[in-house]
Formats: sequence, structure tokens, C-alpha cells
Amino acid sequence: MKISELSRTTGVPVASIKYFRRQGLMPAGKATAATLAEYGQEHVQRLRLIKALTTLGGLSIAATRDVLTAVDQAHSADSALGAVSYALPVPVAESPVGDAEREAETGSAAEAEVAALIADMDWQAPSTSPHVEGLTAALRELKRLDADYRPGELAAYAELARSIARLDLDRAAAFGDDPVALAEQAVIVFALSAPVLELLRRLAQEDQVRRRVAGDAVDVDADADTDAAVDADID
Amino acid sequence: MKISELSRTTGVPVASIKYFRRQGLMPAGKATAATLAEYGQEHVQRLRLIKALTTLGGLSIAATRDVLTAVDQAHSADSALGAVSYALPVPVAESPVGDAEREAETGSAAEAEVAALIADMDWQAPSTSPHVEGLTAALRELKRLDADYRPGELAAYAELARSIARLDLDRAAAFGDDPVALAEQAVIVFALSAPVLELLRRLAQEDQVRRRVAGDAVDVDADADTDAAVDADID
DNA sequence: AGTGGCTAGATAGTGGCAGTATCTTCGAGG
DNA sequence: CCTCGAAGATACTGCCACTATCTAGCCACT
Repeated sequence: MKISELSRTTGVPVASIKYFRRQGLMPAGKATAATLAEYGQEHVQRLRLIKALTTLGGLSIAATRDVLTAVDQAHSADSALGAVSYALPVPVAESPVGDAEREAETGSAAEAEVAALIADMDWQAPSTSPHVEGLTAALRELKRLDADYRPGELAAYAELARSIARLDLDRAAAFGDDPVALAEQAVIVFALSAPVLELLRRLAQEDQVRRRVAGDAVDVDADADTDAAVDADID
Repeated sequence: MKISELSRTTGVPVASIKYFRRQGLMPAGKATAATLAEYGQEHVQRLRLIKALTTLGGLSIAATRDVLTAVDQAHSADSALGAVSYALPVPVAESPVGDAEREAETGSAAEAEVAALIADMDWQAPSTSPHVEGLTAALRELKRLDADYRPGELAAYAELARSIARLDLDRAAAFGDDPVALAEQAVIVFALSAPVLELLRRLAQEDQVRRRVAGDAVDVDADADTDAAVDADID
């Protein structure tokens, strides 16, 4: 198909398709002449994936390129999952703030906490893993806010994270054979279900909030507008 | 303290502090003269929170303002949690793509799926909740990629989300009395532990990937070149 | 053969965001 | 009393993700 058709089927403007190509997010069409190229189903799929990663996954163009590069280079089924996992951006930007003395102290505390957690969970991950570093940075940030996790809380979350990861891997592994297809599936499971999970968590939180407000913690008929207040304030 | 001191203690440039003020993210200092204002500990705390929300939470300035406004307006402990919950941005940007016929079909399917899930989980949430809408949008996106959750999978995640939300609420509710303090804690728990949770999930995924590759639980069909490939490719 | 409508590729322009810098005015404190 | 710094307003910058324009060329239909 021609680029205009590709654009129509995917809803992505021609100019954007060209832009993605320039940024190395997708291959060029097969040129049939100096000014004409043929695009196929794989381009449609790729565009969908790009769109999903940027809008749903919130990835930047650069991050998307890294991920897609990892997908394309996946040569064995085994390496595909790991490569994708490491290509995904870590959702923590390091803040290069001063306050040096406090920093040194809480920083190493966070590091030790992470190390202890990984040991407790019997997780296999090198201390150079971006996830380990990211987690350390995040805990450090929270410490600066005096919002640390209490002992054991982090482990409780970690236990749940483990359960989630099991579900994730089962979902990802369902595409056993072709490395690239597997990698693509991994991208979807790893990157794109993060927002779904977060939304589920938010929904569950909302439910919990309503229950606690409506019920046990508060004497409802203490004042009539309690219920209304929630809906009103919530705006 | 003077603005220059506030800047030094927090590591935030004076110009940025002024900018945040203009954007309505923090109150002005108490003016002691036409060209001098006094800042206090609450400004330090607020700046820390702003920094955490933007860097760790990844919120935009506008989103941060919404959240902080909700925090400041929390008048009752009950409304605080709900208000914060609704003020947080939903991690899905709606993509206004064409492909109308397919859209209509998958769109309503997603809607029904979400409704069924909420019913199954016995969750209390109006269909107008941003979380419900966000989840619907996210599932719609995934459907467009042909990456739906299989029946039951979503419920399994939802069950785990419920457990997580329980932990969250326990953490948030620890600050029982002052509405604003409670709201602030809620911000931290709701918005800032999302990246922590995501990182834990990534770590657990990494562990799972290594374990499955290493051999023992290869329910994926075995592929020959295993061990070394992981560490090598993962770069 | 001619012409209208695409196309590729290159380059330049746009709009939003998050700051950052500058400029003016003016009070505080040595 | 005079210099330093602060307040507030406004302008500027850099980055990002597109989007538009421009040139040159080919395809297909008449």
C-alpha cells in the first residue's frame, strides 16, 4: 500500500509517519521507484505499537526507539524478554539536589534497604540493574519527604509485585516461538499493562476510600451531608 | 527566612520558586515589606512535595497544581482521600484515532468488560469515575493491538490491585486527624508510591525472566542458546 | 505526449512546556 | 545615604513532538 493508505488505515498523519521513520522507529517501505514505496501489514502493526507505547505507555520518542530496537534485535526467545525489560525506561528521574550530608546518610540507607529486600525476596538481580538503581533512587526521594516505608511494608508490596510478575510472565510467554513476536508481546505486557495495573489500583483505592468513609471509620448519620460531601469534594 | 535561604535549603533556584508561585503551586511568603517576604518551614515542605510530584511522580506543573489545590482545600478527613484520588492525573491519554467501525465495536466491548469487572469485584465506583474511564480507554487501546486480556486475567490482576489498595489505605490512614496532613500523606501514598510499585514489579519481572531462562521452569519451549545470551543481550 | 496527483526526502516552522534571565522599582541594614 | 538584595513583571531559551513547505520526480490516465 502507499503511504497515504497506510496513513488512512492507522489514523496517523503522513507527516508523522515520515517523522517516525526519520527517528528510526520504523523501517522505510520497500521502494518501487524513486518516489514511491510499498508498505505492508508489518508497518501497520508497527505504527500501532508506536502509538500504544507513546500514548498509553507514555514513552518519549527516544525511549520508544530504544525499545523497538531491542525488539528488532531479539534473536533468541530467551534474550527477548530480558532485552525488552532493560530497554524500558525506569519511571524515576534522578534529582540532582544538594543537601549533601543528609543525602549521604539517607542515600546509603536506601541502598541497604533495597539490598536487604532483594535478599529477603531471593530475587536474582545485579546491583547494576536499572530497576535496582531506580528503586534506590525512589526510596531516597521518599526519605527526603520523611515518607519512608515502615519495616515490612515494602516487603508486603514486593510480595504482591512478585505475584503480578508471575501473571506478566505467563502472559508474555504465551508467544513461545518467534523471538520478535515474543519481544513484541513482552513490550505490550511489560510496558502497556503498567497503566492498566495502575488504573486497577486506583479503582481499588477509590473503592476502599468510599467504603471507609461510608462505613466503619465514620458514624454516617452524624451529619447528613457526609455522602454528598464526598461526591462534591471529589470534583 | 528570605527567598535566597529557602532556595539554598531546598536546592531549588530562586527563579523556579518564583515560577512555582506564579503557577499557583505554593503561597507567597508573608510580606514584611514591599520588597521582602518571610518564608517558613511550610514552604520548605511544599517545595519538597512539588519536587517529588514532578520528578518522582512525573506530574506536569498543571497536574501538580490540581493535586496541591485539592490538598489545600481538604477540609474534612473523609473528603481528603477522595479529593486527592480524583485530582491525580489518569495515566492514559485518549488517542482520537479514526477507524470508526472497529472502534465502535471494541470500544463498547471494553466498556462492558470494565463494568463486568467492577461488578465482579464488588467495587464501588461510578461509571463517571476518571479511573473507570481511563481503564476503559486503556483496554480499548490494547484491543486495537490485539493484546486483550484473556477472560479471568484481568480479574486476577484486579484481585492483586485490591490487596495493594488495602496496603495503600492503611499507609494513608495512619495520619488520622488533620485533613491537610492526611491529604499530603495521601498524595505521597497514591502518587509517589506508584513508581515504587512499578519498580518492584520490574524487579520481580527481571527475577522471573532470569529464572525461566536459567532453565528450571521453562514452560516456554526450549531454545538452545541460553545462559550467556541473557546478560549479553540485556545490554 | 501531456498533465494532474501522488510520492520521497530534506528542511524549516509551530506550539506547548518548564523553566531561566532580565529589568524595574524599592526597602533594609551597615 | 548608599549599596545589596528582594519583589514582581515580562521576555527569553531549549527541548520535544510534531507539522508544513519545498524540490524533484514518477505513475497513470487521457
